[in-house]
Amino acid sequence: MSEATEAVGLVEGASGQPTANGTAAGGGEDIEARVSAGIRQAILAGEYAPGQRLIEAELCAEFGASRSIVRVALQVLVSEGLVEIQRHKGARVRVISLPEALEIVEVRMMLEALAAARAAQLATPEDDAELRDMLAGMRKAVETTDLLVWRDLNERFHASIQRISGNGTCTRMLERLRGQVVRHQFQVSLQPGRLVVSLDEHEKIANAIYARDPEAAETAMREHLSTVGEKLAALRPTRYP
Amino acid sequence: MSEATEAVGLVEGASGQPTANGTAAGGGEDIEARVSAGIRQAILAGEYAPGQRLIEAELCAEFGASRSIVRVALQVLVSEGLVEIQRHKGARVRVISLPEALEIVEVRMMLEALAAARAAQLATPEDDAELRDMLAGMRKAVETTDLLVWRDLNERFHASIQRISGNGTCTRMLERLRGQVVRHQFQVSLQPGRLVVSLDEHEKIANAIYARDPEAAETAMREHLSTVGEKLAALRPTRYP
DNA sequence: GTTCGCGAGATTGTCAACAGTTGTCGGGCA
DNA sequence: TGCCCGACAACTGTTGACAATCTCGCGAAC
Repeated sequence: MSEATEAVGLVEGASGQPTANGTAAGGGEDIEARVSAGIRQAILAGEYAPGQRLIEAELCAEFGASRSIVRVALQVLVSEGLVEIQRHKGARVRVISLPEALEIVEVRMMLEALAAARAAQLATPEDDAELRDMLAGMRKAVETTDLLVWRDLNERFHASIQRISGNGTCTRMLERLRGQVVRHQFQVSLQPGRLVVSLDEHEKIANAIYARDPEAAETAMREHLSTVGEKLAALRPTRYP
Repeated sequence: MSEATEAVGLVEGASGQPTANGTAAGGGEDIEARVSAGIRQAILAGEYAPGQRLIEAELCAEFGASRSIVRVALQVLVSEGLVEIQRHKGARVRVISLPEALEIVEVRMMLEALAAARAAQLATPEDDAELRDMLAGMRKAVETTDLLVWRDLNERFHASIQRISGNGTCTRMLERLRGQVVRHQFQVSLQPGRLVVSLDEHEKIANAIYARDPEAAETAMREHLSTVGEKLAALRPTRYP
């Protein structure tokens, strides 16, 4: 499990562009990056609720930066789909409706399927081992019904596949999309019995990769996200407090 | 593959986000939008070559805006993947390498396949007519070897399918990706005999949509972009003057 | 001839202040 | 009471100035 964490960091394909989600980039150098990362994290953590207004002056105080900085940071988040800005009305945390979340899951389904197929072509024995470790952890998490650990491993499992796929463009787009639906998606894994089914689906994906069978990997991943979509669609629209 | 495609079928235009490429937004209101649209257009038109430095002061003079505006506009273009910024070193037009262009075509392949499948589920007779008109135009363009008309119709054909698909998220991502590879892709259609093959592929896609056959539409679209990718890979790396 | 140090100029990063727009609150009127 | 309207407050949009950093050419030392 421990090595797995390291691996995810090294994503670098043919892509000159830096990773979209600089969440981990807390370096004490670039103020703007620090601010945008901070706001992003707060949104993803639910600290700023969807629909909530993001007032520039408040963010300035919060992060100890000037308004120009905050302004650019907000623009970056707009491009990531986390924030929306209306002229003369300011910025708010973007509300992702259920139908829109379904759109996003559909897109993810295709991109993750691509990643899985490529991963099945390119995986090394070390990659196999990494996936195996994570699956072992996920199995344990299901047994103990530890949702937080499960969510973490789930994310890392998908991230590993994307890394193995070697397609940095695909990885970047998925990173961006993931940020928009974390909230909705967590609800799915709260449904009783969902974890066991999900674990099974993940194992199917991993087995296809071990077998270096791209088509099977693609199909398995598609089915996995397809069921996620179904479960999501079955949820009643939730209201945020 | 078939059930997977069906599952998430009922998605409709749920996207609150405006289109990413505000190219057409020449409204005399929002300065920042005007500037970013102008720079984007200049890049796409090849007026600013890949790798060229974009100096803020020059852009200010060019578009009659202040540096803050130009700065935000550049940030927007960074998020679209058209520009890259290095701290204290400024902005340059991003160079899309051939391997990266291949990555992008791969991603497009999956997303356009999704759009085609959904379009085959949702198309109306009016949509059919629209596609038929475009194909007629493309046929004529091939006969007269009019590359410019062909390129225009080709873009509109794909755009129509995306519109019909109703998945705004997918459409936005494709818009963004398209901007990054126009240059490379144009080279492909310059190859002798390519147009005839391409026309054939487009007709296959359209026929699957007329027949309301999502699987066939998806397959046809995948094959289409798959050959684009192959042709692209066969090109020798080009150097920009 | 080559390499290293070092200013001068160019360019970007950050900030505080000014201008413009939107929403709200309280008073006057039917 | 209910409605219109003007003034005020709260924000956002835009600008120009100042500080920090990089680049490039020049001269000196080896």
